[in-house]
Amino acid sequence: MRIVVCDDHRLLLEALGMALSATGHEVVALAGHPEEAVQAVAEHQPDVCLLDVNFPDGTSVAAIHQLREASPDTKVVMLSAEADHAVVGRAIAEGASGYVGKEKPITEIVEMLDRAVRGQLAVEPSLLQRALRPHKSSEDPLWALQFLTDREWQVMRCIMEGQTTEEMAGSLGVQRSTARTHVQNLLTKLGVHSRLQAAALMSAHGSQESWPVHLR
Amino acid sequence: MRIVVCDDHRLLLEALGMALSATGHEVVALAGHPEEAVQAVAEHQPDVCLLDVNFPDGTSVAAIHQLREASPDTKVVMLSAEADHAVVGRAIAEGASGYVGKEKPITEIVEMLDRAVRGQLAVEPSLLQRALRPHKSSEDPLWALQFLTDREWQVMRCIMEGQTTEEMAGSLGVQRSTARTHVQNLLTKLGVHSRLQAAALMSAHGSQESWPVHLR
DNA sequence: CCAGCAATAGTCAATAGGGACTAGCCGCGG
DNA sequence: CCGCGGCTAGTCCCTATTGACTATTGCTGG
Repeated sequence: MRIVVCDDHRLLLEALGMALSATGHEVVALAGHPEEAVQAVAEHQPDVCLLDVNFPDGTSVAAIHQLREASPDTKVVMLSAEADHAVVGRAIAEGASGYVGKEKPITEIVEMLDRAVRGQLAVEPSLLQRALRPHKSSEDPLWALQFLTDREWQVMRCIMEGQTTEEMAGSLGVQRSTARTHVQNLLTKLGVHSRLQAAALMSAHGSQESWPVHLR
Repeated sequence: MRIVVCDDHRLLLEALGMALSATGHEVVALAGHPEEAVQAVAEHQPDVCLLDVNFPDGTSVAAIHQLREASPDTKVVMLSAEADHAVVGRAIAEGASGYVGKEKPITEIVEMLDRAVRGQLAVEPSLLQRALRPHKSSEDPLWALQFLTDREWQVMRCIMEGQTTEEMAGSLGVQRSTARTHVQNLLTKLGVHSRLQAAALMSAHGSQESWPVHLR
């Protein structure tokens, strides 16, 4: 297997390189950032790219697209510190072939990479199950996040910063009544009854991955 | 150097073991949990213990104490994914000898371990500076967190969950007016003007480490 | 070109939240 | 035994927030 590895922790990156080489695979490039990974994948057309999901701003999920564009035959396997089923679903939806936790021994990671290269979905069954469940019950408040408009995401940011309606109006450059309307729509879409609950929702379940890529 | 390494990501743990061995040091034990680390340190009395700060509930910081009890001559170096100066300060205060980021190359990590063993403080100067600054300026809103009472921390939890005054009164088993008073005192102590700001403060700066140990 | 949606702005009524107080009760240290 | 601090509870007054609306503008896909 020819592999490109991408992780922002250099230590882990080097370690993965060593460990994968030790199992008889060819690590063709190490990338410290998704952009580097895209370049490396475009250049080397590897069998698989192991990509850390832990980049800020949801960059990682966005990178999947670019990687698949750069080399359609390269499978993308996400590497994550936590088993976050919301992210799993999103990653798979975006075109990733697998998702493996950092807490797994190296042997299992290799096995997952192997499965991905063979065209199988490399996700733990239990995790996959949880990732698919919410799609059926559209009652999940997080599902609603998808339907927020750009403006509403900006409003969400203001809410998370604890701004009042006035401050929000100021930073968005609109009348307070407009800010109010956006807040109102936001609350309605999320199915909550106060900005505090919206903030709680985001800080509890909303990892960086929940945020749209183009809005920081 | 005789080393014990502790991290909950087995991958990183194994990788660290390999990398440190490759640099000519003796890794006497790998631990997946602070408890294991304490045991291993007690048994092997190593020169240094490399400990991930990323354990939930502030377990890591608490573990420093136990490690130093188990083997007073063993230096403890924290390993972290983020450069969080609040945690640095806390870790050093609890008896750690160093703090190094996972994004550093392995060579630098080894160097830091070496410094720690030689009795020096192994922290990046820039990080150390930021870690020490807040102690002087008591204007830091986070400083105020220290002075919250247990009840107020419970109230804080309710706020973070987006509860209204009524709900809060219900879950605390008191009158709404009492809950109100607690909220009021909380806001005053933190120097903010709304619960939303209090929540923002916590979710922005308040890592798990900010939370008192005995309250989860 | 029209329908639909996002963004803008506004109104009215009702409720929740915040500021500034007072006050009783209880345990703990001096 | 007294005072202090924390937990409890309450009041008055004002502002902020919310719910439920309507309405205009501008862009976009069919």
